Amino acid sequence: MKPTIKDIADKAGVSIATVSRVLASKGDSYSKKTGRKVLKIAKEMGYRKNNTAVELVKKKGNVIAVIINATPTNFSTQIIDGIQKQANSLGQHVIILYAGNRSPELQHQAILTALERAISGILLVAIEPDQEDMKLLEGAGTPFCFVSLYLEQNNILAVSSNNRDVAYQATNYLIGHGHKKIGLAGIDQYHTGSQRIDGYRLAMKEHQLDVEDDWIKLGDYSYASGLKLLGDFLSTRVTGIVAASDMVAAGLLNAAQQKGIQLPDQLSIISIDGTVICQIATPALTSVTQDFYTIGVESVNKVMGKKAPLFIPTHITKRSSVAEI
Amino acid sequence: MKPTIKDIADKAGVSIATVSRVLASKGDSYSKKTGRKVLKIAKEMGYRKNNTAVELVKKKGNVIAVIINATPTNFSTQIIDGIQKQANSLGQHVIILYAGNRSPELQHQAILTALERAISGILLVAIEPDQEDMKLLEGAGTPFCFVSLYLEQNNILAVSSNNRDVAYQATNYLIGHGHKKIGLAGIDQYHTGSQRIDGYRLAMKEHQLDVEDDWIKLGDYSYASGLKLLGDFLSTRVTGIVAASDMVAAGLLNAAQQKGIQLPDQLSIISIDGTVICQIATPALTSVTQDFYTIGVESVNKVMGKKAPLFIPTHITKRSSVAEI
DNA sequence: GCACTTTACGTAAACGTTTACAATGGCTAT
DNA sequence: ATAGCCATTGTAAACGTTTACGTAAAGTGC
Repeated sequence: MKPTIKDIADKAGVSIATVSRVLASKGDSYSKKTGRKVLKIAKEMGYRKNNTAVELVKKKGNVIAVIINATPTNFSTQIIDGIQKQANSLGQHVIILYAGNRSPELQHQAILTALERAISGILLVAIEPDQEDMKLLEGAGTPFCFVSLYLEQNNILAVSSNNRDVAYQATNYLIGHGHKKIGLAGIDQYHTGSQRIDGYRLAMKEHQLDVEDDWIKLGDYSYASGLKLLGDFLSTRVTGIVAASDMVAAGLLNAAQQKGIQLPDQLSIISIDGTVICQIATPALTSVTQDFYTIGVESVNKVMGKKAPLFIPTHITKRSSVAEI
Repeated sequence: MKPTIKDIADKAGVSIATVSRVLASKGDSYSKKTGRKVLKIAKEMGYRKNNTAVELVKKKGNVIAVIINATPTNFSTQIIDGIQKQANSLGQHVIILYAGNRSPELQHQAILTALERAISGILLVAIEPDQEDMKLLEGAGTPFCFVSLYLEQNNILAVSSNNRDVAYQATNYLIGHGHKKIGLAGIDQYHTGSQRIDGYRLAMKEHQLDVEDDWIKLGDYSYASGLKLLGDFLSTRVTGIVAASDMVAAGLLNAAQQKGIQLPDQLSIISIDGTVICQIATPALTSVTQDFYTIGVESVNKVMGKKAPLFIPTHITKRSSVAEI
């Protein structure tokens, strides 16, 4: 049996209250002598705090729950890195609940699991909530914050890149390189996707460029998506494509090369994300680069009630996948 | 205030024991009528079980803790996918504790966090334990299992690919294509690394090929590692390299291309892992492909006390990065 | 040496469940 | 009618902590 504070108390000849005080380092509420004795015995017995009991009585954990989708892109690592660092410096632990592959059911499950324990906040990374999820979250009284995704409601916490702006920047970059027929590939049909469509359309409109319906192709941000979508663009005569993620861009690129299309001369691609994938691909992918680490850091701040921005700035990283026309 | 079973009991005019029995669906220990009434009221009040309390009394959670390193390779997603699926089917939840970037301190922290709550098992994904970690784990009485890494002690649970065999296969593949001067790039200096060195040396020895010391280069499985290591190989005249991970392979490959070295004609690379990175790279990387999903599934089985193999089979996926000499 | 404050510690309640055991009442078999 | 049994429900202890409150002893100022 694992030792409890009661065991320590018995051995030390003090009450459990004193042991508790010592172990919680409650400043000056016990004598140095008692402190030393208790600490020594605790160590001898290999005592380890039972956090379950602590949480039960405190009704507040020191744990931030992060719910992530297994998005087929690889930026989550950076976000979690930021979350972890900042959580640590605020004395919080991090647990990650995995919501499967955009499965609404597993997603719901994950939120329930989070709510079923004493938690200081919930971070939803790239999670599109459905009606039921929202009801659950709002009814629970636990702070929650969307990460790398935002709804258009300002009473709901979120930290993300500005999707409208990201797509606007990407599209403008292509326009600046002389492209007039520009596609948008791989976005989803929910918030992020439609925000990016807005930015894309805005850039096109500002330059009096028409947008044809089949220049916008939905997908799921995955490599497979990109691979598939290139074929769909063949008939459209676009000269440049804004890819919804590095993975989509890589898919487009490789499919193009298989078809003998020269990159970037016959087709330019600009990617959104800017992870290491951009360097691995050949030619290296020019990207709108998101600062995922900072997104992670600020999301912790926000969910813990500190001041934090909604939008984290992005920038364009020039590589070799966009040609001047 | 969140409603508790006591609130439900009051409203329903029954005792908390009955409510508990109904909510836990304890078969036939209550009447259908009471069951319906309690369930209805619970729903009305938006009751949600407090798992903290449950765990405290049961002293056993239904949670598997997964500790992962932010390995700069991307296979963890697949492992976790497998873990998640199998855990689900065994009625277990999964929480993931992030051990930072091979930081011994954070790693220790993560193990402590896991042990501080009632948990059914600990899965350590690609974690190299140090002395202290092992003492902690062994002393805790909680089952634990290494995943995608194994020590050479058969009383310690693990599920992994056979590293010796993986390196042996990879090396043999290059030898089979006529290579005689073969490097090994990016392995670590711990268990996995030395197991792979063994396999590599064995294959070379079986074909009466000498191994020069500077054909083996240590690294950390990252893209940056690969990028850097290519330079170190320049003076060695190896014609083929076994890369310790897809990321290392991608780094080697891109560095080579920057130096104007033709792949695969002037340099062949075979990668270990076989994730999507192999397809993204150009030329596509031939790999020893690991079955990460199954590794995840079986690690859950093992840590839950079911029968499960130590080694999960691998296979070679032929792509375009190895040339015949 | 008195009143008062401070220090150090103990007592016991509380957190929200589960569950062993007891109690009740109705039913069955004789 | 009686004993016995079963189904259903209640009572209360237990899980391992924290903490409000109380109290005894020691210290302080006069």
